[in-house]
Order: sequence, then C-alpha cells, then structure tokens
Amino acid sequence: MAGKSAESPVRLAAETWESLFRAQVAVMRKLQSGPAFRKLAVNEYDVLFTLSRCPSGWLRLNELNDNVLLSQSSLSRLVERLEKRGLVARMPAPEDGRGVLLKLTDEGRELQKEIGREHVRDISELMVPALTPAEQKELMRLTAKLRSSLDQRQPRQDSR
Amino acid sequence: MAGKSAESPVRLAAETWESLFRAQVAVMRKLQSGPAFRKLAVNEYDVLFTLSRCPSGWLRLNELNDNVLLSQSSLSRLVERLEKRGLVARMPAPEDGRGVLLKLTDEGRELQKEIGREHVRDISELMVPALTPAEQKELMRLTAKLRSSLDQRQPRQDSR
DNA sequence: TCCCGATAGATGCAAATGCATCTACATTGG
DNA sequence: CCAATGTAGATGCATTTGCATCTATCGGGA
Repeated sequence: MAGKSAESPVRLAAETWESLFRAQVAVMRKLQSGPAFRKLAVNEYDVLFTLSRCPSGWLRLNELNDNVLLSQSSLSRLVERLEKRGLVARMPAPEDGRGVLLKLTDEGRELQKEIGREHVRDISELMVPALTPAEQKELMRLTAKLRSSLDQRQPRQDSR
Repeated sequence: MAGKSAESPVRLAAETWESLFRAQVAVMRKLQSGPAFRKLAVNEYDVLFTLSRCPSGWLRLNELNDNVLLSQSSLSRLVERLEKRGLVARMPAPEDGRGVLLKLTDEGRELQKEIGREHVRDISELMVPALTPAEQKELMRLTAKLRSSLDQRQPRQDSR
C-alpha cells in the first residue's frame, strides 16, 4: 500500500502551507501595488478596517496586535502615526490603567470606507475569475478552520 | 430566490480573501516566533529555500523577486547581506550583461537544510491537527489554482 | 548602424520595523 | 497590606524596507 505517490503527513502539511503562503504573496503583491493604497499602507488600512468592524467602536491596542503581522512596538508607532494624521483617537482604558482604547475618528472612518470600496473591487477582480463561488466558499471554510484551530492551542506569551 | 443570506460575488470574494489573509498571518506569526528562525529572518530563509529548489542551481535576482513579498531594492540588499554572510554566491549572467545569477554556497545549502527541517516540523505541528489530509489537499488545490490564475493575467510592469 | 525606450540591478536617503528595555499599573500569594 | 511577578504600552537605537533615481545593458525600429 505504500505507493510512490504516498506523501507523508509532514510533507503534505509543508506543501499545503507553501501553496497557501505563495498565494497570499501573489494576491497581496497585486493588491498593494494598486491605486487603492496610495494614501495609506496596507497595514495602516488594516488597522482602520479592524476598528471599523469592532461593534463597540473601541479596541485595545493589545487586541489589534493579534490581527496584524507586526511587533508590538511597530504597532504602537503605527497607531501613533495614524493618530497624528487624525485618523484614530486614543483614550486610556477605563478598567485598566495600563491599557489604551482606540477608535476611528470621522475622518478615519471616511478614509477607511473610501479605500475599502476600491480595495474590495480589486479583490473581486482577482478572486472572481480565479475560483468559482463554491470554491471560494470552500477556501473560506478551510482557512477559517485552520485559523480557529491555531487560536485554541496554547498561544505562548511570545507575540513578536 | 433572493434570500437574505444571498451574498454578492464581490462580498464573497472579499470575505474569502480576508479569511485567507488572516489565516496566513496567524500561521506566519507562530512560525516566525519559533526557534527555527533565530539565525535567519523568514524572508532570508525563503530566498535560500527557493534557491535550493531551483533545478539548475542558479537563479536570476529577477525571478527570485516574484516569490517574495519585497521590493526590488530590498531584495537586492537582502541578497547582499546573504552574500556577506557567505550563504549565497553571485555571478554575472552569461547571456545578459545586466543580470545577476545567484546560487547557494555549501554553507548556505547546509543552513537551509538545517532550518528547513525544523521549519517543516513546526508547520506540520500546526497543520496536522487543524485539517484532515483531504482538507489539506483541497486547500492546496484551491490556493494553487488561485495563484495560477493570477500568473496568467497581465502582470503589469510594477513589481514593488 | 544608431537612437530610443525598456529592463536589471544598485544606491542615497527617509521612513518603518524589531529587539531590548523601561515605566506604570494589575494581580496573586503570603 | 505588601512584595513579587506579570502584562500593556512607549521609547532608544540599530537594522531593514521602500521610493526615487542612477547606471549599464538590451532590443527594436528608422
């Protein structure tokens, strides 16, 4: 039963990750070089986007950091820049004297929407011709499952 | 037929991309904070890895740049650093006086293997509990299809 | 053949990033 | 209640990154 094409689980996992990673790189490359991100870098937009999705409107710096591939210090300074540009506002966390709460300003919300519209258009131009709706749903399901599995395991204290 | 749950193609595409992107961030976060990348940054390892896969052993800087999410100038300097560390060797391209060919040195090949072993182990520890083999294969198929669709469309001259 | 635009890669310089560390507040165990 | 340990975020500083630009070569058309 051990045919030549039998791949080990380890190898399969590595190849799957590589394919996922390269696809992300290829899509991201196209997206970030488009005109949508002239005013704001992708990471900066991503922070505005995450804030725009937050039900309460306020988010801890801390929580933001989970979403973004940035070190804590880089995020701290990125937010500092956004604040200087008047796109987000800070407020000391009421229940935790160490914490900082963030929310979009009106200007920030507007810029997020403006970039978001264009961004979504760019995304669909790449995804729609590539995968059928059923395939997109399956891809979404698989990546969501992968993510939720990661969230559950011991998250270590290290969050570079 | 227009039920409330009917999503527009544009929305589906955007949500699919977001799920893919977040999964990539979550996995990458875990991988890069592990001990495998103490000696080399992920992007640096990725260059060594790509070179190790190259059949001829030699690769144009140019081609390398397609694989990596880095600007041309950043890649140029990254390679410069790798060369200083003795991990890769440069050679002027024989057929094109502008070009540069790259290959791994023995030391580079060894370091790539060393890190690669650990890296592959880390990947499988994340992927295996998250997705069944069949799901991994499907994820690989979908991401490969997405990537190949992107490669075909007009690649613009812009390659930041 | 000789321009002229395009392409490969390098470089100056400003901006962004990460690591290590620091401060302030929180929480827990005695 | 207090000391000890942990966590949130900011900051100094060196490294890395990207944009704009530069040089050198290639390739196509008059």
